[in-house]
Amino acid sequence: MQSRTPASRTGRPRSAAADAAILAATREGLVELGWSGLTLSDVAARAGVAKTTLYRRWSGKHELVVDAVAELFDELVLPDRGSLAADIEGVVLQFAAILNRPEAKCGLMGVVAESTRDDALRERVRTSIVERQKRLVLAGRARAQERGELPPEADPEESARTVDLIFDMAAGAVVHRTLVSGKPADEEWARGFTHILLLGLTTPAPNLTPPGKTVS
Amino acid sequence: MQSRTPASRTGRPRSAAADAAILAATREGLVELGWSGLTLSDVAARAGVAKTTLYRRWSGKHELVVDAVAELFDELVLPDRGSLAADIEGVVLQFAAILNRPEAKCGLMGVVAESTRDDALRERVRTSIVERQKRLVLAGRARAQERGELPPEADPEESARTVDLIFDMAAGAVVHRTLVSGKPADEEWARGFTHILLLGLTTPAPNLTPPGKTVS
Amino acid sequence: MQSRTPASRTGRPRSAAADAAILAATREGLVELGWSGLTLSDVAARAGVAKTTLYRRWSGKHELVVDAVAELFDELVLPDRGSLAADIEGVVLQFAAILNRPEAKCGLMGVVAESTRDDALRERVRTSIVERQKRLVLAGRARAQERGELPPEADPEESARTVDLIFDMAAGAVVHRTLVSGKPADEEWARGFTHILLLGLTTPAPNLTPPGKTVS
Amino acid sequence: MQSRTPASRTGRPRSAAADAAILAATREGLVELGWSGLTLSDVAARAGVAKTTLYRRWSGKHELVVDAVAELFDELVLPDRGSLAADIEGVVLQFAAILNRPEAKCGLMGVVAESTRDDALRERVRTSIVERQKRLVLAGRARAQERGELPPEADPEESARTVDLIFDMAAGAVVHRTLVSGKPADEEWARGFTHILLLGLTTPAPNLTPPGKTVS
DNA sequence: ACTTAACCGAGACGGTACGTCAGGTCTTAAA
DNA sequence: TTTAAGACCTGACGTACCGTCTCGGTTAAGT
Repeated sequence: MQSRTPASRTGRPRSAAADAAILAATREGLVELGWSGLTLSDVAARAGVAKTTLYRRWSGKHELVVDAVAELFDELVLPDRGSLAADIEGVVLQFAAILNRPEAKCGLMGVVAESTRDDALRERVRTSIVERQKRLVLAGRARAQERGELPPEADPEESARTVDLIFDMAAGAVVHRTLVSGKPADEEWARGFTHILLLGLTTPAPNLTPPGKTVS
Repeated sequence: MQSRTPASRTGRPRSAAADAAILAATREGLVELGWSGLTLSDVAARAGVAKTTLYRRWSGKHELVVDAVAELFDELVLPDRGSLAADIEGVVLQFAAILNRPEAKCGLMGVVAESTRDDALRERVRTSIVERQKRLVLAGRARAQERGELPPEADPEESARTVDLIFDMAAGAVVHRTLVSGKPADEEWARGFTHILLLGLTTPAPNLTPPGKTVS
Repeated sequence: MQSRTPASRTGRPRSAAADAAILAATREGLVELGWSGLTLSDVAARAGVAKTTLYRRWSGKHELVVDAVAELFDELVLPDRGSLAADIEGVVLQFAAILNRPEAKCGLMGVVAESTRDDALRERVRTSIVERQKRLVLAGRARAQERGELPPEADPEESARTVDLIFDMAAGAVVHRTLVSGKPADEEWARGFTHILLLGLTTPAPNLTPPGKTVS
Repeated sequence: MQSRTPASRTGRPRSAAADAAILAATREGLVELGWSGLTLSDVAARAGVAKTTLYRRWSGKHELVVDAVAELFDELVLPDRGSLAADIEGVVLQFAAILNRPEAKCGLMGVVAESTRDDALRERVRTSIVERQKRLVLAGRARAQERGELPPEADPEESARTVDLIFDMAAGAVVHRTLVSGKPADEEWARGFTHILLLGLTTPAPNLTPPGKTVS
């Protein structure tokens, strides 16, 4: 969240309740007004807080929304549904469900759009929202390895690359399906997606690529 | 582009040159100012055109940027690189190259962000930008079938679902890699992506895995 | 009215009906929209005429309204009510009646306001609207002289000055009463006004002005 | 000026200096650009103030100019020139001098023109500018009564009517002379005007001349 | 009847100001 | 020192009107 200067000892302390109220008001505003319609004046009014209070804690709309949205995605958990495929489907459906909430799609896409020209913001989005969800991929793989569905890691570097790839594919596909194609990422779709993803992960090395090009 | 009513026979005709100038100015503005920094006043000034002319043809920033960005993605072609895998890699890299251009990422994410609260806009984005690129998937599959890399279609409905799925996965993965993860979608990445995608497509595994069962 | 170039012999002649329609539409527009609300596009539409036609004949809103309003004041006539006082009262009431019509007050004050910074326009207002109403003062005086109520003119220069003064006093008082004070210039008021005006005109020379200052 | 709600105790108080700067800038703008050329953007820029500050205090151009012009006419004073006639001449010349200033004529006629379609505005013009100058008529009469030039009041209602009439005649005549006839309201003219006005006031002629009868 | 030139309607065009609104800073008094 | 309140500057918004222009098409006078 925002940088808290612990050096200040004197004076009136900041209201702790205000933070939560502001973030909730932000999400409420996103639901009703969308990203571009959201104004900090409105957030302040909703939270029963002065605009100054808000600017004292966040540097602007971007950062505020990042924090407000991040809390949403932290709800994701990895369910144990008995198999790797089912676990993947479960996470995908959870992710799709969150992305269906208006505050999530508005807020996320808004900050992503801004982050195309603001590296600091993109980094903040990545660390506050995206990167921390890789825990799901890691946990899923670990559980699959326990079950014997996947072999243990060999090359740690290669392993990290694969996690990134899977993450981009999963998150990207759900976002594109939901926000661009405008169709529901439902169970059937999740099954099809998981099918393709899993086969690629579990099949060692193909012969379809022309000679001279190995894949993994 | 905007709907042209051919019923108007009288009056001064609209300048054809203005359209091109405006769209080019829009892209230029996106490069320099980004989505949120782009103003229609600035576009008009760049294009040497009055603001009213702009509003006469487009209803606002959203629609204008959709048209301006759509022209970028129409540059995509399907190269014949000898195999399905190589073809996919080629298209993915082309797509990544376009998405690396600032006007493309700014503009695309900007309109997508807005479209989360505007169904008409999302439909416009879909038809003007996204949907027409499915031609690449269709052409790639046809060529692969000629080569014998893929079997001919059996169920047309299932086939359409697969095209959609592939498209969401490909477009989504590249976008997420480029814009969120912030890492380059380079040849190595494209190879990994293609590997996973292709195996899933070519392995005749059971498509209907019951929930809770393993896949491979 | 507008300058007509008689040098043009060939080609389609201007529609005579259009002029009248335009002036009528102008007055109609003044009634409904007022001076500042009046637009030439609206006038053109009301008159069933293209904007170009309008600009071909008048150079702008100012001149058009001058012509449109001038026609209103040309309705003034000098009634023969038997005495100078009654004649003055009659004309004053007529003038007040015209000035009560919204198109008259709107239009007149509008062009007068503009004319404070445009000498050519003020001259046009004076010659087209104001000056020609001095005929009423002249006719009234002539009739009073016939009746023997006023002596014949002695000094023609002095006479002209007096006509101007009376005119300014009469027109100014009615305008101020109607438009600024916002009270009706009714019969009682006209009687009071006429009383003061006439006494001053018919009394030869006062002694109230301090020595060394003669009035007439 | 604008109504100040003294109930507001909290928040940053309005800058008092801004008011004066804005009104001065308004007059400056009137001088250079005239009524129709005056824009609130320009006024704001001149006053070194944001447009919003301006709109926060005045509802529009009309009200702003009323206040700006009102200050001009508050400069009028009643000089003691020894006799009623001389006093009247003095005030008339002062009024003419103010009306000769471009900001005064532009502004006054502009708001009067607008007020022909806006009763609230006319009332504002009347109370803020016109009505308060009746003090001059009242003071002049009182002084003349002290001198014995005029008898004391008999009927207070009749007295008020006379004040109104004198005021309409004086103000109207000067305005018409200056702005419509376009000739200077100089000493000679003022003498002539005063002559007529005073005779009417001091001659105890029958006030109720039946219509159709001669006066003198 | 046939030029021919000015006329006409429609409406696009480059400008400019409008009045509103959001962003972000500041100045108060109170807590 | 923080807080609520709200005034402040900046700058874009989308609209409206101005006066000009460019079309296709019309209408008389002069041949």
